[in-house]
Amino acid sequence: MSRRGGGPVTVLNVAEKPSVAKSVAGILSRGTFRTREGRSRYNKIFEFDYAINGQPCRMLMTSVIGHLMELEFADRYRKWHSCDPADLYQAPVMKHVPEDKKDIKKTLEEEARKSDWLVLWLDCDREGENIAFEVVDVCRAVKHNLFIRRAHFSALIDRDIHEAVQNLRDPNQLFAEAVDARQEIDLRIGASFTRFQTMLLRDRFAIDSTGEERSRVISYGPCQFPTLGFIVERYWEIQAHEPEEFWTINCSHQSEEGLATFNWMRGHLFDYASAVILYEMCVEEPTATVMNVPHPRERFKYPPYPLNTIELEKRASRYFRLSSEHTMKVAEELYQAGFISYPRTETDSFSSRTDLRAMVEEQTRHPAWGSYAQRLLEPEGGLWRNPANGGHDDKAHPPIHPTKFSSGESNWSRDHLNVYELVVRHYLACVSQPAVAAETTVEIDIAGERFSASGRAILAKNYLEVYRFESWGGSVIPVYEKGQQFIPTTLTLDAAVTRPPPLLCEADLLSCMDKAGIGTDATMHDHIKKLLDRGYATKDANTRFSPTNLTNIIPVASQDLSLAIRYELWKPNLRALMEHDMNEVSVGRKTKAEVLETCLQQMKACFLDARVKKSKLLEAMTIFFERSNNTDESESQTAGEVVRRCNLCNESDMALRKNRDGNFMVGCMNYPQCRNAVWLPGPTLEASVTTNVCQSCGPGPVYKILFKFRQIGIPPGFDVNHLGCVGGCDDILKQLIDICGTGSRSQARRTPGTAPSNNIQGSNTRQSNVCIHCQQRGHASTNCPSRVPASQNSRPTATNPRNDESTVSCNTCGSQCVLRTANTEANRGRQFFSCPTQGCSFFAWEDSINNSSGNATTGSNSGGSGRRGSRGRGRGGRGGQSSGGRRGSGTSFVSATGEPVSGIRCFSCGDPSHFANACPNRNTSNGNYF
DNA sequence: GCAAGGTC
Repeated sequence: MSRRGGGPVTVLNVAEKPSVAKSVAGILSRGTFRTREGRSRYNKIFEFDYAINGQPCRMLMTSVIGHLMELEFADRYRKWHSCDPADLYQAPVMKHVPEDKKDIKKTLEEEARKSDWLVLWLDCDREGENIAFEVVDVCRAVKHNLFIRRAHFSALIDRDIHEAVQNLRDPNQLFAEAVDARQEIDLRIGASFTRFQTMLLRDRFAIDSTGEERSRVISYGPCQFPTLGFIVERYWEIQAHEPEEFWTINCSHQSEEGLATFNWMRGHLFDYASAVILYEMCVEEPTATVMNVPHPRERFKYPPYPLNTIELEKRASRYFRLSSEHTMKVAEELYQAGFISYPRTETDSFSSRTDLRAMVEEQTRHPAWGSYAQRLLEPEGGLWRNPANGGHDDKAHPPIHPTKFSSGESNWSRDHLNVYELVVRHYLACVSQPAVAAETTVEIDIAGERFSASGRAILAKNYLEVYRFESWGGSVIPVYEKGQQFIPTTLTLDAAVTRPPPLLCEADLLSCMDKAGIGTDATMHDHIKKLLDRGYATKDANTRFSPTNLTNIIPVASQDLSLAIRYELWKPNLRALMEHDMNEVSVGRKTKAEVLETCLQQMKACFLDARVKKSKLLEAMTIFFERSNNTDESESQTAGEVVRRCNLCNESDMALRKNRDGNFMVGCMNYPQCRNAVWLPGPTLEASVTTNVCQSCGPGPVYKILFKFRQIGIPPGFDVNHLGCVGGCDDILKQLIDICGTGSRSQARRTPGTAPSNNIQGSNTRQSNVCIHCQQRGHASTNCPSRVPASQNSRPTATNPRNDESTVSCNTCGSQCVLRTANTEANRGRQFFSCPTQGCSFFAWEDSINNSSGNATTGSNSGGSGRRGSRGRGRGGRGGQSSGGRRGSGTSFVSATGEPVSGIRCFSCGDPSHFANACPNRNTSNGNYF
């Protein structure tokens, strides 16, 4: 650094925010700076003397407030009707200083004029680098020969700041250009889509330009839309959920020492037949034998990592039901008043140079947590533990922590008290020992089935004493000894149904955004708020988000539009791709111009395609407006064209319909009482019912449907026009459904290629709900009037014929499957293999092995004598088919003598090509096989 | 009037 003349040089220092300017000035001047006002009332100017590399300097330190400039279209393109929105992909853009930042600009200009050097103290991230160049532009415009340097610091502490000022470098142009690219892309695609969608809506629906609708903007943004996408996807998942029954065996034992509740180590089974067989064997031989009583094991529950912004928002939402936006507002006020540290930080680890104990010392006066803080500081207490490192560091700010003691200020609201308490208790928890417990797990065996019960004794609460937001329950179970036997107090076979996941709560949404890189810690809450403000989503009292009707149409429309051209505007990939490109620019692998050109070209193509297909969007909007204007919010389905009499309820007709996603189905008009439906091939573009009656299907007339398929969606060899029948006779429809799938959401979730069916009606219904006992609909299997509850069955008189000598090994988990004998009324004496491994639900009838007739697993209850077929669930069963057909190459079982065993087929659906654990019908949402 | 990113 060269000396300019003989005397001291004047150095203008600029920080990203007033607080940093003050801190840096304080550190460099050792607290001796003078303060004077600037043009902006928030941005003071601090003056002091300092020597940089031996050069005496008269230091002027001031600040901006984040970005000084905004990107905007040239005047001619600024009005909404001034141009075609497609022009916004080439329209000139420029940076300008908005009105509310003009006074800061003036300060910079005035101070730059009298300075020789400009030292940039912006935050050390890409945005900071970009702001640095905004400052440079303003200052250079009035003083072209300024000597410009950049200070790099990672924390506002003496050593870092002094080191930074003695090791000044050049600002990083590439970092700034990466942000320029991001800004330009965001502006162009956001403005073009928003103007297009909003104006389309206005023109088509003639919205009153003076009413409330005038302010309605149907915006699109690369952060707000993916955020909305998370909400909509979860909503769809819930809508598509079809409850499925499952069964579990529960056992309890009450003794003088207390109650132990044992859990079935298989978890639960989705197949009633196997559950009831295993249950009845337990009832038959109910003596429980204690197999294993390991010594109590020490368990720890660790305190959370130091608090960063996203965690603060998530926890305040969970603990106090505060919105992330309100949490940040309150945190900002606490920060401004000096009670907590800077609230916008990614960092979740403390620097080794932080004086952690001083912060605890401050809190010892507090009436609620003061005594805990005091104990933390006592070395003999052993409560102290250095905080864990969460692995994130934004190099600019420490984790959020208390900076000033307060037992509550008079102007604080309940929310201020809560957020401050959370910050303090979280900090105290971070520097505390984990909670400790002793856990014991007892394992018992009843008739070959394993059950376990756990007890937990809390040995030391440690951090949980102060962190009242978390708990760790203790439970006591009686003491058991290995080999001890007892008769359970209760032994029940209980049914339950799968439930859909809950709507996303605010903490879930923040996690989704964080994981997908949508927004930054400082902006996530803004995106969420925008969705609520724009009427795309609503939030209930439990902070759970639902899409509004308006929301439902936009992503759907966008999805339909974008699928055709492979851009999914509402999915998070777009942001991830942009983020990747920004990284490429910031390391110099791509130029800003290159990234802009490629990205904008693609986005413009997407936009033009969307415009061509605007009928799709209008159609979706029509549905929305019709719904909005309809006071009856129920899903009253408009009558469609009748195809046939419903062959399930026999009470209503089935009509051709198009759902809100644009997919076709033939559904019972008695919905939701009757859920019979046939989903039509996914690529169906148009469908209409003809007067042509199918000659082979019935009962009653089944009218044929005239289909028009999307050429691009069907395989070669199929015609786009097809006169088809949904009664079950139409092989072309079956093949198209097999290959292309249907528009059913639940079907769409399946693994591609795993939903074959030979019967369009059979596997394509909304929810079969067929009772597995009597094969009738209308009641659950557990309430079948033809059944005597399993526990009330008369006890079989036969002794247990289990034969543990004969085994096969399961190639799924490698365990020896035990050959056992059923005691149930329907299957008495019949042998089966079951895998004893927890989590492996393998089950196979012995007579299905080496038995190519295959009728053992297909529900042939008409046999009547001896070993009857199992009560298969009938889902895609392949009764009577030879097992020698399709067979997976990995399906090898060996008998106890090492001989290969053939003929095993899936217990769930009877297909010999796979085992039950690979059955396409299995429910994977809860990690279980069936 | 539109985006997302800073921050008082």
